[in-house]
Amino acid sequence: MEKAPIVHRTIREQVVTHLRHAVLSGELGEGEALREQPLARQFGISRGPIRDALLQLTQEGLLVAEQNRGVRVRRPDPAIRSLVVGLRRKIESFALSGLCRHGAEALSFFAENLALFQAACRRGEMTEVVEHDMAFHRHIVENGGGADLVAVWVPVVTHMMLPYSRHRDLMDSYREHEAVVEALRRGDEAAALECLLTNIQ
Amino acid sequence: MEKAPIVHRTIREQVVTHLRHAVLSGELGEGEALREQPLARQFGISRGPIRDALLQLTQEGLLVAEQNRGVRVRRPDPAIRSLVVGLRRKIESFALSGLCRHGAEALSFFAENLALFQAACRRGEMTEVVEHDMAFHRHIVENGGGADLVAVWVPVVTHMMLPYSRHRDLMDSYREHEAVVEALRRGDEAAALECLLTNIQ
DNA sequence: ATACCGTCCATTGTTAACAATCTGCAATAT
DNA sequence: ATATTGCAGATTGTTAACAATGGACGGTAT
Repeated sequence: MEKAPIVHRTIREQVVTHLRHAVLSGELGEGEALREQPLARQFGISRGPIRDALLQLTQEGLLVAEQNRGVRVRRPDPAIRSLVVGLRRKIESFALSGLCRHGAEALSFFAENLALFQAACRRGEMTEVVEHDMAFHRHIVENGGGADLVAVWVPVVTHMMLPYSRHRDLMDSYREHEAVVEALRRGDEAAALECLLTNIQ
Repeated sequence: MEKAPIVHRTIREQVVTHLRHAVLSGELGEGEALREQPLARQFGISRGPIRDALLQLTQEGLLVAEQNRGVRVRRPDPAIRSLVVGLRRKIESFALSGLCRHGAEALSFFAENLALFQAACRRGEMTEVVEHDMAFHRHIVENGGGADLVAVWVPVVTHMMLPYSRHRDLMDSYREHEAVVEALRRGDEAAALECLLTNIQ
């Protein structure tokens, strides 16, 4: 009945998460080109799943594609940042309230996630930091709002996360997550919401 | 210098827009399955571009994919509708304000779009109605907010348009668009915004 | 020297064959 | 009768070859 912990079932998904973390962690800089054949060789697979992954990440807003010219890492438009922050706050606020109503069993996930997040921060592993940071928020949206809400949330959070590396101190973000979970444990929804909004800016 | 009027450069794009209009116009009902091989035969092409198109539409939130089971038309979650309406209003309000500041030459597009919209309404051609309705809003978002804003807007508007056919009277929507353009012609931004918000609900 | 034109090369777009996976049904054992 | 197991068909996932496109480079005419 429980959804299995098998994370990646297809090659495309593996490539997608690998590339997403590579971009968000800053390994690939803004405007950098991603070519299919080299990536295929690098992963030891054919161009098919690579194409699928690049198309998916393009739809997520992480990459931009030009006709017959390949894809590049998107350069986020600073002019819409404050609008996007507002959208993300609305979405995650809605989801958090839903989570409090019918998703109390999520606390065990958060406990494990926080531990992994903290460990990754300490080791300075940006790839993992990004992974656990996004997993935290994704869990709220998915369990509090459902699959449809995730679909509208993804491009929003992607746009915000693009310049992740120069956000601010990593430990700050960890402590903000911790405060959210702490408030949820007490059942204090209002406090949890406040802490979450502090984290989203 | 002007972007060419060649609308579809790749087969994938042609399939994407064809399927999108087919779904939004109600030709394909909620939950209906879309299989690759039959679609490929129907379009007279191979499965490759079909796969690409289905993946793209899945990322847009129009379809849902199950592992090795194909894709189906998404059944939108009514629980998040009011939230999504709010998000779309925020996005298009922002874009409309941007359009008023530096996109006054858009009026010629709107004039042609309104004419096509009205004609499609009169003929009752749902596919075209959907096409021109979306083109109207997309033009606002694209020219007022830019490509990055379009990326976050697409899943939002997709979620709202899914049950398009049972929205309301077609001519109502046309008249609301007309009122927006009328206000823009007068340079009355506040009135245009009010009319636009009336159209988004 | 400069503008134009054609060839070449790198890269993406498309195709068709092959492999892996899932569903439904029927045969079998308990 | 019911549960289980294995086969068959349908469907998606992956691969590799082929086609088409766009940009760079160099030659040629003015």
